[in-house]
Order: sequence, then structure tokens, then C-alpha cells
Amino acid sequence: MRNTDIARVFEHIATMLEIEGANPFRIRAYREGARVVENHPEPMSTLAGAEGGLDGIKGIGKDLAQKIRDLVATGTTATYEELKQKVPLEVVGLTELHGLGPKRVKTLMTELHVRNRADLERAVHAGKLRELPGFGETTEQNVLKALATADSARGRLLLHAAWEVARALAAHVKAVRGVTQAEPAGSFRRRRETVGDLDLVVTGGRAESVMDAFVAHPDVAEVLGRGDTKSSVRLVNGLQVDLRHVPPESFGAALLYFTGSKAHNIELRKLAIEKGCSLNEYGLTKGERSIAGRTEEEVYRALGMDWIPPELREAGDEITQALAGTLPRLIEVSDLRADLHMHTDRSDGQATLEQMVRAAKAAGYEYCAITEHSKALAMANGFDSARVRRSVDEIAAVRKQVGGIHVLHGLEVDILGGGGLDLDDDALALLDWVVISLHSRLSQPKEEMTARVLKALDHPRVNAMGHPTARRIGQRDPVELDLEAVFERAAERGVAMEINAQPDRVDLSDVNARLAASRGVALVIDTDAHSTAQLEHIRYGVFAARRAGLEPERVLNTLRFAEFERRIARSARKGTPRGGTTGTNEPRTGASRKAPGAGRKAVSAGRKPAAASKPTRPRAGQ
DNA sequence: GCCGTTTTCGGCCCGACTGTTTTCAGTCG
Repeated sequence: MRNTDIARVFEHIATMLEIEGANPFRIRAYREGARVVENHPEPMSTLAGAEGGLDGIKGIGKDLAQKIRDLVATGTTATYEELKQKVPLEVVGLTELHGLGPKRVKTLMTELHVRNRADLERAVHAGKLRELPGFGETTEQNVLKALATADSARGRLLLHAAWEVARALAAHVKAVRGVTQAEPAGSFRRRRETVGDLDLVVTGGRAESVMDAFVAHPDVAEVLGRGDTKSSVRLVNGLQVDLRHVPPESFGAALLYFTGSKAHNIELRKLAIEKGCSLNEYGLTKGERSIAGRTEEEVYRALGMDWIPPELREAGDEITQALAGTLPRLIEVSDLRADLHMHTDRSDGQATLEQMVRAAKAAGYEYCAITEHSKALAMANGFDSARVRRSVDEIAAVRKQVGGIHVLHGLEVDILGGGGLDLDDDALALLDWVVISLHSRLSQPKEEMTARVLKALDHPRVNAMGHPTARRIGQRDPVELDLEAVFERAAERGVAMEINAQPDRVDLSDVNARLAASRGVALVIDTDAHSTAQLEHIRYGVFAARRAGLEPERVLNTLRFAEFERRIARSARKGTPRGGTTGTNEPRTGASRKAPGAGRKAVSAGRKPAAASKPTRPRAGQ
């Protein structure tokens, strides 16, 4: 059982207790336990086996430790089983719908005998919700909307939820004697933000041994089918996985075929036909003669084009580009030199300031920005101006404690309802890096929301906008916002747009990031990490950027620190309105592109961080 | 249920917003 699985059980227990009306602090303890487990760098399954392995983990006491041991050993725990009798899991799932919390779900259960989604849908459509105490017509409409939103993501899993298990399965199968290659294909390989199912393409070894190993994997909950070349299973997390065993001479063609997208494949087959060939999952053939199929490169080459990264295979313009040899050099995680959005336990993060900075350094970054919340998020311990002033010294101290990485004193400032910023100008002037974000009043009508964001972008101290559409995949739609207008203004003002890498945000999305780049907007890719473990989520931001076709030059935090400092200082001078040209956002070619990542680890060796000896922000006073 | 503890139980982040009310409950973050 993985940490994420254990965390999910604790989350479920918390919600069940909430519906039952249990002691709120007991509920919180389970929630906290879930968070701690999910973000813990070591697997609970290992720790549970070792004597005292679970001791001293903050948030995990005697009781939860025992439950973790139960879960690891038996897959469940008594409390969970008992609660499931009273509150079915399907009912727990209903609380994930926006606008439905434990109290209303409890009412639905007792008053209307709602036991699952289907019951709820029937009740909503029959107009029964509005009659319930605490409900009304608006709430009924909101539930209807929430059901529709959830529908679009139904049956699909966040890429992050499939990530570990897909890689583990591939490695598991690869370990079978004789197997030479095992690759997850499908939308997983194209790095879409959610995946419906997983296709695993395998070659080498005896098919029978491969199938044996596959269905025996500990994460397999159910075997749906098993044949000579194909088997299907359902995993404990609900994901369906199909494995196909193919001969080595077909591996590339099969990988290509099962990676898709369907539209991309159709375009390729058309091209093959133009050349008098035929393309299918077994290979590219001309009459009886096999032309290519062993590798993807071989197939693409035979069709007269460059190999296309899976992220681009959506039948946009990638085939034209591949034929012309003009595919972009897509950004990679190793191109990034900074993470510019992260929280510590000073606001609502879990790690201390020092731990977070050390983790960023360990991730190989040359610089980073610590960006706590502002005071509008009271529950998150948001900073007011006095707290920001105290923070100046704290940041200075951590720069001394942890050498070898430049630490920017940042803040994630709330955009208030009218477009004002949740921090006064004097305090803003103390910051090196200002990210502005929407966290409240997310249902404003489009015109109001657009005006609000445009006003915020106009503030001269703003460097970037965090998770610009505030969506939560499968849970909350993006805000109503005229993105064209927002990108235009951002380009004018030199404000970067963030690709937030939280797996359930990925915001900007690939599509919107592409639009932003086409309008000359600079992008930043950040994790918004609330723990050191979440720094790894950066990959999901990079995936979106790759799907958007972004080259490293488009992304601000690929710049070396000195260049980055110059860039944000230049943006600061653009504070007063001027005839907007996007020219200053054009990529600087050359310098940043050479030897990606080469300088990162080297920097920590000797160079003293400039920021450490200069606590005031570089652009202050300009 | 966890933590801290001046060891055995008291305290545990709460403000904004919405939609329901007619003074506040529920939800969100």
C-alpha cells in the first residue's frame, strides 16, 4: 500500500466522521494524518515494518501509527470497515462535489435516502433538493452544475495518481526474464493532465511469463481478461491497465499506435498511403515488404519526418513541423533553475523555511522564491504588512544558514474582489518577487473578473500571476476570465503567467499556456509546494509546457540568476503605462540555452549569493 | 486523535462568502 492509498483512507475516515458529526478535532487529526503520510518522503510500508519506524512523525500518534500498520498488513483497518457500514464510500464521494459538504450530504442521506450519485441525480432532477432545510433553489442549481463538472472528469484519474503506479508496473514487467522494453503508452505517455486507462507495451521474453508477472502485481485488484498477447486488469486505485506483448520488430509501431492520439495516427496513416505504404500497430509495410516498425524513430524517418515527442501528438501542427524539420526543442525539468512559488510552515506549508530552501537546493536549483500567503487567507496564516517586515530578517537569516542558493523574498498576494492587492505598497516594496493570485470570489461574472485581474496586473510591483484560472481539475471550473485581454496586459507590463504544477491545478493548462506564449507573455513553471516532497510535482508543470510546445527560452525560471534579476528589474521599470510592445518579452537567445542545467550544482560551490549580502530588493528605489 | 506536558488532560488556525435565513449555518480555503 502506497502513501497516497493510506492518505486516501484517512481522508475517507475524516469525511465519514464529519458526516457522522464527530468531534471536529478528531476529524482534523485524521486530515492532518493524511497530509503527513501523503507528503512523507519515505514509504509507510517500509517504516511500518521497522521497529519504531513510525515513531516521532509529527501528526502520527499511537493510534494512527497502529492504523497505518493495519493498512499495510491487511489493506484496511477496523475503524474504516465499521464506518463504511454507516456511510458508504459513494456517499463520501458526494462531498467532493462543489457546494456539498458533510452536513448537506448528511441531510441528503437521512431525508432523501441518497446513497450514491445516481440517487442524487434523480433527486436533483426531480427538484427535491430545494425543499430540504438549508437548501434552496440556488443550491440545487449549484449541485446540478457540480455534477456536470465532475462528469467531464468521471472515470479519469489525475496523471499524478497514475504516475507512480504506471512506472512501478513497467519496471515490474521489465524485470521479467528476457523482456527488453516495457513502456506505458496512451494519454499517460502524452502526459495529458488526466488519464482514462493505461496501455503498457512490452516486448521480449515469453508472453506467458510476462502475463503471469503482470496479473500478479500487488496493485492489481481484479483481472478483467487474460490472453496470449493482451491482458487487462483493474488496479486498487480504479485504473484499468491493458498490457500488450508484441514482437521486437513491431515494438516501435505498437508504441506509436497505442500512444496516439487517434487523430495523430490517422494523419500518419494518410501520409503512409500517399507513399504507397500501409501503417498499423505491427509496422509500416509496402505490399508484403516490411519497411519499419522496430522503433518509433524508424517509422517517422521512413515517413520522411523527425521523431515527434509524444506530448505534441495531438494533430495540431506537429506533423507539418516534423516534415519541415522545425519541431520545437521542448523544455525539460533539467532546464529549470528555480522554483518561484512555495510555502513554508510560516503560512500553510508543512516544512520550515530552512527545510524548504535546503530542499530547493537539493533539487538542483540555483535560486528560489519563498511565497507565503497574504492575510486574506486567514486560515492559511496569511501575512500582513507587519509580518512581511519581520520576514525580511527571517529570509536574511536563511540565506546565511543555507549557502549556495539565491533566496528571493516573495509573497503570494491575494487579488481582492475589486482588483486591489492584499498588501500595502510599503510592504510590497520589501519583496523581491510578488505573485498575485485569485483565491476568493471566484464566481464573479466575466467582465467583473477580467476588470479585477487587469487592475491587479497594473500594479507596478507585480511579477507574476499564480494559477491564473484558479481551476481544480474535476472539482472546480476555471473562473470566467477574458484570457486574451489578460495576456495582452501581462505582456505589456512584463508580468509572467504561471504554469502551476500542482497535479490537480495544472494552471495555466497546456492550451492556455500555448495561447499565452503566442501573445508574447513570459511564463514561469512553479510547484506551489506546501511540503518538500511536493517540489517533485514540477514535472506536471513541465509536461503542460511541453504539450504547449514551449522551448526553454519562453520560461523565465530557466534563466541564470543574474539574467533573471536583470529581467525583473526591467519589468519593474515598466510600471507606468506605456505603449505596450511585446518586444521586451522576446527570448534572449544563446546564453540560457547552452548546457541546460550545467551551472546549477556548480553554483553552490563557492559563489556567495548576491541576495544574501543585499537584503533589499534589487529593484527597490528604481 | 495529536500534542505537550511545569505527566494526565486541556487546547487544538478561523475569516470571507454564499445562500439561507431574519441572525446564521454551511462551505471553502
